[in-house]
Amino acid sequence: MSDIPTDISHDQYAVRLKKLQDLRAAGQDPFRANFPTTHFSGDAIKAHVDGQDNTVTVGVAGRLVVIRDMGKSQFVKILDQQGVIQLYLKKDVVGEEAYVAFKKLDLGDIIGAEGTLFKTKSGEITVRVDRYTLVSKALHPLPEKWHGLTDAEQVYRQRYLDLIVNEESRKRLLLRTRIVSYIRRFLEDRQFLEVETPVLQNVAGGAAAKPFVTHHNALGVDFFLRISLELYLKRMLVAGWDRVFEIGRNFRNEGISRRHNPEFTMLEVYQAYSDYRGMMKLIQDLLTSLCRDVLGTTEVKHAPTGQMIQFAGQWREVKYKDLIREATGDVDWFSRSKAEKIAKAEALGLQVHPGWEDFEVTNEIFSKKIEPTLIQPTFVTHLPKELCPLAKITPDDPTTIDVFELTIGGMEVAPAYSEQNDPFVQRQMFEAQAGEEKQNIDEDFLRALEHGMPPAGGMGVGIDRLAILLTGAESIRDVILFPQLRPGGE
RNA sequence: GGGUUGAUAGCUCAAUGGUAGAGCAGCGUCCUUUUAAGUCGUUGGUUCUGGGUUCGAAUCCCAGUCAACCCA
Repeated sequence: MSDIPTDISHDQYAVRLKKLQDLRAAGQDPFRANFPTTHFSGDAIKAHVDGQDNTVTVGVAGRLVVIRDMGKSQFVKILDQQGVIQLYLKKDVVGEEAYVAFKKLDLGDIIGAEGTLFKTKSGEITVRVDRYTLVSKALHPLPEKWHGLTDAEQVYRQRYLDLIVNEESRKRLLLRTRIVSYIRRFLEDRQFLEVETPVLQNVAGGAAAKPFVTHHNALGVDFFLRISLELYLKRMLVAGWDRVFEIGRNFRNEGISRRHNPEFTMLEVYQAYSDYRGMMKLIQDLLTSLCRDVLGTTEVKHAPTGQMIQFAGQWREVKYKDLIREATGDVDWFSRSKAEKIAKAEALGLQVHPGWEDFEVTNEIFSKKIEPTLIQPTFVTHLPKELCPLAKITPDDPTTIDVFELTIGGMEVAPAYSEQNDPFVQRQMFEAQAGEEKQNIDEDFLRALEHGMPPAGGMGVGIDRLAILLTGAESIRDVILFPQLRPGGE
């Protein structure tokens, strides 16, 4: 170290940079182009034959996350996609030169190794290394091994570090990937076709939300980022693709909270000749088998209350109006005047905005007083028609629509409709909702309906919320790899 | 948008208005089956930023940045 002009021993970046330069000076590439492997860590561990040490040869690669230097031998651990595997290096096996070079490696470096599998005294399957290679040098130190990375801001901004050092994050986000993967398989098995529809749209329809605006230079026009998938998937029903789905990103230019990220993932499913009741069966089958497949159980702990959510068995089904009557203790609630409803809502401790319509006052009671109490999977059916302009009117009650909202863990997880396919009714509903803002009506969609859309059941599933439920996460940020934060920070 | 809390070494955290410390990591030793390995020694600070109060500020006050939580 005498050739270093100043003491850099405290500066971990400088120490690592010096090692990197020394490697280059010695003609070695600290960032190799490839490394052939035979196994991931978990598969290698499974490949060991009990009682037959050093008979199976494996090539593994990963990031150094533990180094235990024993003098003339080293126990280290590397991390890959499947987890961690231990390597054991002996000076007299790898040779003097390679052993000395190994001692210069740092936590965080990515290495590849070849060797044979054996079981240590304490029973850990380990690779006895014959040869190893530094594959990629790491210039920054890893966060602390025991506590990991806990600073929420760094966890989100530098998710890659979180995923390296925090096993819980790794498991949780891997589970999300498995959830999405299972949903695809489930739907494809039932002949649903996955399609991709535009993110850039002239009219951002299918939901009530503020869109993001962007600009196309060559066309010289502004586009909206989609706020839902609905209207394009229904065009596909018109096209004759009878079962379609899309798992895609929606964008809503609204607040950020524990439950809301500006971009979030929705599954939307449409099945021609079905209706909202068909969707009930579909979602129940999907979620029950999803739990079995990715969790291995149909009982999931609801993190905020500690209750066990039961995904197996018949789910509760209850009408919206009955829930409201129960919560208000008023069987004649829906014939009360607006003033009476407001008085009652305020008596329940709710803040009511002066400009609200009747149904908005009622829905405030639903979302604040009822929804949070619906922990077990519950189909809330027959919502007031004002809440969604895209569903069929209930035949025996013109004030409600043939829909359900599936609520689990106090969160709306999946709304589903008997989809409106009457272009005249659809236009009326759009116009009633748009009010003065007629330019927000998707005329192209209405024209598609005029060509004839088969009756259909349609459903949206909030993938992020589902992931929150199934992983026991506290925040949507914990199930999104790179949640949106204000630019800046570090 | 409003309120509350927070930001100290690479990481995790201490420090009553009076010399900024510890563990891990790093650096230098010892150690050929370790499990947060152990052992001896040791380096490392714009206390988020900018003002202010004070003999003296990580600590008190003001403004700002970012984050978390609650509310809208």
